[in-house]
Amino acid sequence: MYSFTEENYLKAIYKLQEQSDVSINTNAIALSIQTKAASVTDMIKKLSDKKLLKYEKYKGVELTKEGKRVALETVRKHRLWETFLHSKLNFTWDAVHDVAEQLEHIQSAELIDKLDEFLGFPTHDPHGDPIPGRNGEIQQSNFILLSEFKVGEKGIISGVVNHSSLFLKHLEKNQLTLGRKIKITEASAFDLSMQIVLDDKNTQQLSHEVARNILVKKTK
Amino acid sequence: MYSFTEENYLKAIYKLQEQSDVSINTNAIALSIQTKAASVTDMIKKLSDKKLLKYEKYKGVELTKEGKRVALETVRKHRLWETFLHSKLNFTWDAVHDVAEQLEHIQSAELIDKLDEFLGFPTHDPHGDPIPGRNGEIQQSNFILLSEFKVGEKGIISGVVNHSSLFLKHLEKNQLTLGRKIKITEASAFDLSMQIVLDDKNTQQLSHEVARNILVKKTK
DNA sequence: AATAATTTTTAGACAAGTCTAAATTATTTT
DNA sequence: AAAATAATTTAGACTTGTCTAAAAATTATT
Ligand SMILES: [Mn+2]
Ligand SMILES: [Mn+2]
Ligand SMILES: [Mn+2]
Ligand SMILES: [Mn+2]
Repeated sequence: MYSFTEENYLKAIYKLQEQSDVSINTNAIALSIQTKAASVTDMIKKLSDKKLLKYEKYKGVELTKEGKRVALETVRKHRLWETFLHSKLNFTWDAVHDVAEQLEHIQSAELIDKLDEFLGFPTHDPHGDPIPGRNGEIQQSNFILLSEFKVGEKGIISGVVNHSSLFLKHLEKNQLTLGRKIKITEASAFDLSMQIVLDDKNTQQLSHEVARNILVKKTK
Repeated sequence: MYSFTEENYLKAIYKLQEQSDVSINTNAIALSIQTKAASVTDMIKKLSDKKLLKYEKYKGVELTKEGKRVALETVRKHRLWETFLHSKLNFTWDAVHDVAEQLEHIQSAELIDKLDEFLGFPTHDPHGDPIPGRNGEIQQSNFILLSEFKVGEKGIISGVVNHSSLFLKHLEKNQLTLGRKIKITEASAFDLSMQIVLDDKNTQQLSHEVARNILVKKTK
């Protein structure tokens, strides 16, 4: 249907749009997709011709309904594959993304439906990101940044903001993985670091930099 | 490493070489890969420059060691994916090939090793074809054409010669699937058709056309 | 409002892969 | 051995996607 490259552009634009909500400019796309602004302009024209986005010279772009549909489908495929790699093939959560970047472009509706079923219709990927449904429905999760938590509050680690391999490996090493129960025991007004207890036993000190990249589902 | 297209050419040449053993000519490749002879000549030159095959103008091609290595790796990936699709995702055996044609080009050694392990190191794909090992070792199977069997002989259905969807669906419908026990009860000298018994109960009449496309492992 | 700085687009080129039509080379037939 | 036929290669063009350098438009600064 749509090419490897087209899917990547649409996905990148979708993610930028998700964050900022205004129309997306050329440089932002170039940065996110690791290419040059001139290449982006070229591709944008083609996608506009195909009615996948609305483009006005010098004004940036906005996805059409169909463009958004393709983007969401690609995100769905990406996250389902990440889930497969992690939960079935035992890839670590920092290794799944690169392979999923390739797998997300395999063209087969049957494959994705069957993979979804095989995985038990997961709702979130190994990083806690929601997996869009067949029709692009994406369930809004009420996760809160750990850095927003107050002393005494509790929750379950449910996602990450930073997806870099370096950060994910750091979390893994400190057992700060999805599903872990976490409770804030101290918070420093000076450097915004926190003391936490994991699963009611393991006490740790977290820097603000770490805390502001962890998403937690609040519990009582 | 090597592109989608390069892998496809190498795989196609490998399969032709496997069958005929002489050097492979342009038209045969064009036919097998569904392209034009002129395109084949272009690509052959590139593969020759990269030392993946030996090419003499007007004389055909032969894979080098490295060319064969890449071909076998691609075959390995293809057959492992087919096995995954069939045994884990419940694809029918006539539907796996097309999707595997895409999946075989995913670049990740870790992925293939882990998939292999996840599948329990299978030795044969859903069509009975052997799966090359990590180092390209391919185990020679001693399957015999059903059409060669004599009355009274027994065996286990273990593979197919014809891989077309039409043929595979026909076999499926008649329960002539891999692993089934089969015994020849009659053979017609006139049209070479056979009467067989499946799993000691189901009696069927098979045309020569069907029998000569089924591979059976002989048992006593 | 004019100038400077930044962003975006255009112009022109390149790589991979494919194609048609024409030219070569090899093989078969006479 | 020449002529006819078949196979293969070359020439030149096209598509997708990318890039650099230069031009044009927009935004920020004075
Ligand atoms: Mn990812
Ligand atoms: Mn993810
Ligand atoms: Mn196949
Ligand atoms: Mn197969």
